[in-house]
Formats: sequence, structure tokens, C-alpha cells
Amino acid sequence: MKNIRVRFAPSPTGALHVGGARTALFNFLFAKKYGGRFILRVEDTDLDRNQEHFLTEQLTALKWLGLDWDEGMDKAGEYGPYRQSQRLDVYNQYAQKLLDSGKAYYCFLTDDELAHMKETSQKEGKPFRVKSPYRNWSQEEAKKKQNVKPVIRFKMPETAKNYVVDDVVRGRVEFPSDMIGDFVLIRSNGLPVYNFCCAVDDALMKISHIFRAEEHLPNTLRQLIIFEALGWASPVYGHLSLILSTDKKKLSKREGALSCLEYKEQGHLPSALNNFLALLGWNPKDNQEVFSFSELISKFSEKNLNPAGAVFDENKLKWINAQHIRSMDYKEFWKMLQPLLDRDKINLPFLNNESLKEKSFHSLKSSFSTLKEAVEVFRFLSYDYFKIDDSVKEIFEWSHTKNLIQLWKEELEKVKTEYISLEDFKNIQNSIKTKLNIKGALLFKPLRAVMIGQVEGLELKAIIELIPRETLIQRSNQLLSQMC
RNA sequence: GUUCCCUUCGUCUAGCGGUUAGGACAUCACCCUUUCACGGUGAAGACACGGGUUCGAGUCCCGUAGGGAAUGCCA
Repeated sequence: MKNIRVRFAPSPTGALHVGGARTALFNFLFAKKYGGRFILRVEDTDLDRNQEHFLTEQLTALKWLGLDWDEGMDKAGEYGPYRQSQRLDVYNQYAQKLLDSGKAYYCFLTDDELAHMKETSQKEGKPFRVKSPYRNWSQEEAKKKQNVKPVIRFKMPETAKNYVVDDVVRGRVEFPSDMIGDFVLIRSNGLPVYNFCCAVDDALMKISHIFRAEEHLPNTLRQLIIFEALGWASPVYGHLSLILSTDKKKLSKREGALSCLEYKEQGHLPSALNNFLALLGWNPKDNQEVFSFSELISKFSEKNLNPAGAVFDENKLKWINAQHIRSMDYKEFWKMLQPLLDRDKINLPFLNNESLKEKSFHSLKSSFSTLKEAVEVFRFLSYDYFKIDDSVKEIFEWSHTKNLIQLWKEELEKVKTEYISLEDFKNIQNSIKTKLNIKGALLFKPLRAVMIGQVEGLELKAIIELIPRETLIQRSNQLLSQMC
């Protein structure tokens, strides 16, 4: 394929949610796969709903996901500007062209009149299609009527015909042109309407392929009509399945849809979110589930996109995230975790020791599936954190607990090194085991309690070498004082 | 109402006329483990329904039902 140019066209009316991210991802993958360009165009023609901070947030989210654009907003390119609010003269120019060729007209219909027309046709049981009384007015006639600001409407031809989209995802889709009436191109405030500026920009920016959500499928008809009227060839379309919430409805913020940055907040890796999102509506046909970002690019094919809606399953996302964490390099892991530790003021004793950093990551990585969970795991290993969980009360009832902790403390005091080695730990365990004649949970629950303040949780062998001896002794004292 | 889209285990999906309908998440069981996890093995679990076409249909066609979208001076 040649001259592949795709775009992601967000409107800054909210956060970048997972559906938008997936659309951006597929466009990105398609561009990278075929050596094309990924363009970011901002569709900010809705003055009432646009907010600049949403735009900033969306760009941050896209960059976090690694979906950086080659051309567009804040990057150079020969088809700019890439913000629709800065291209109003362009839209006016093409609207004028349609006006001049008699394919569009000024319309003075008010909202009330429109509502009335709609009501009437509903009463008659007929589908409502706007057909304005002004559609045959000349531009000169319209100019004389200066008291009302007109909109510019497209003049639908009298005779209906079918428009065909050869959709990459859905195959051939046909729309009868009489399913719509004369639609608005330019609003009375002078700003263009989505279907118009989208078509104009896609043509002018030489967009070759458009992957977008299924909800845009019916819009394609209007865009096709605009392309035809302006004598342009239309791009190739692919309408992606919807992402649904658990109740099978379209995912929306209200129903629990989260923005990408919220997933970041929950401790998901961008590579994992991309991986998971890619599997919603696309599959590699070979049972592979876990993909690195570069594998996603090399294995992606628009032919393997599927048309059915997909439910967003947090469980699977979490599992994929766990897989990505496990395959991380330890340096990369600590780099990502550090800001989260700092935020919670968690001070880990072993972080100045490179080999302990490596060891701790590898021995503990299977006990968390998100960075946030990792924070909770490593919190137990910080100098000053020792919180005795309610569940520990269980072992306070046991007659041997106090002795056990005393013995543990004594054994620790015998050790001369800063940290307890795994071997020392095994010896201490066995010594306690023999002296008190206990094993299993009777041994491990109190030990875990005295080490991390909980009776269940981390593998003790994995953490013993990460907590300084002094800290362990302190914790023993704290637990003992709790018992009294 | 009209137009368009969608429909395989609870969930994501493979399947493109002949399969014991495959994989993954979740669930459950067992194994590993002196505890908890991790891991391993296994079990249970699906072709929305009804008609055709065909020797044969999850697969092709037509209906029905269910879900969704559009029908905006939102995108």
C-alpha cells in the first residue's frame, strides 16, 4: 500500500476514554505497519463543549500510550493547520463553492419551525426529512434577508440513489440517499458542522484510510455526498465495533467507562492497555494473547478486524497487565514505580543496592498485577511502615505465639549481618519449629505477622533478604507490646 | 416510525460447507508448597430462534427476536 495517511480526530469535550484510545491505536498500528503517517487533527468546532484542559489531557494520554503522531497539532506538516477552529476560512471557501454550484443554499428555518415540521410528519407517520422552503432561493435573495443569520444546508437531489461504502471491517454497506434530508454544512454562527469539516479535511489532508467507531457509520453517507459534490475521491473506511460495558450497552463515562489516564492511575502499563484494547475487535488468528508494542505493529492486519461489539473486561486487562509486568526489565520497573513510591512517601531500605533491586523485583513480581498493587507489596518493606492488621488477632489467642516471637527476636539478635540471609532464615525457622514442636500455619502465621503485620500474603522467603535485621527486631518489639 | 450495523462458552475470540466447535480471562477441582500466593494439570461452560439451499450448515440465503447506531445548528 502506498501513501498511507490515517488520522485520529479527537474533540476536546472530555477525557480520552478507552474507546477513543482503541480507535487511535488501530489507526496508529495501521500507519506503522504499512509505513504510513499518523495524523492528529483536533475537531474543536463545538464552542459550547470544548475545553482546553481536555485537549491537554488527551494529548498527554496519547503520548503516555506511545501513540505519538507524525503530523498534526503541535507538529509541523504541509496540510495544516490541524485544528479545525483555525481552518474556518477553508470550510467557508468550500461552502461557497457548493453555494455557487447550486448544491447548497442559505436556510432561515428556525428551531421552532423545524420542530413543527418534525411533529407534522410524525403525525402523518412519515419519516422526517428537512426540505427547506428556502432551498431554491438564490444567494442574492438570501443576502437581502439580513435580520436572521442563516445556516448553509446541502441541497439533496430530488431523485434518491444508493451510496455504497466498501467497509474494510463490514464489507459492502449501502445507504439510500433519501434516508436524510437537507443537512447543515455551516451553522448560523459561521462554524462548520462535523460531517462537513470532517469530509473537507479528510480530502485536503489526503487521508487514505479512516478507522473510526461504528457510531459514525451512518455519517458516512453525508460525507460521501460531500465528497461527490466537491469532486473528490473518498477514502477507504473501516468502522470499528463498539466497546461495551458489562451490561452490553455502549460504554459511557456514566456507566463506568474510564479514561486512559485513570487506568494509568490504577497502575496499568501503557503496553498492557494497548495490548488489551487491540484484542477488542481484532485478533491475530494464532491464539497469541500477550503482545509487546512492536509485536502489535508487526502482527496487526486490518483484515483481522471484526465487526461485533466487545465488552470491556477489567479482569482480563489486569491479567494482561500482570504478564507485561513480569516480562519487564527490573530497571524499567523501578523507574516506573519510583514516582508512585515517592508519592506515598515509601522509603525502601534496599534501593541503593542494585542487586537487591533486581532480586526483589524478580522474587516479588508475581505477587502483583498492577503498579498500584506493587506499591502495596513494597510498602511492607519500608523502614517505618508496620501496621498490624486486624487478622493478626487470631494468633494472639494461640498459646505459643508469644514464645515464638521471643525466640524469633533472640535468633535475630544473634545474627551479625545487616540483612538476614535465606540460609539463616531457614535455620531460624527450623530451630523455632523444633523448640516449640509446631509446623505449617502455626509457624508461618505468627512469623508473617511479625514480619509484615499480616497473617496472609507475601512469600516470606522472597522478602526476608529485603528487610534489615534492625527493622525486623523493631517489628518484633512492636508486636510483643501489642500483645500485652 | 424509518435507515443502517451487530449476534459462537459469563467475558474476549478462532472457525470462512464435513471440527470430539479450538484458545485466553474468570470459575471450580487436584498437584506443588512445612503457610499465603505463584506455577502446573484438569473439569465445567457457547453456535439467539425459525425456515430454506445442500448428501451435509456455526459457516450460504430469507425471516423473527434481541442489542446498538443514526435520524442535531454534538462529534
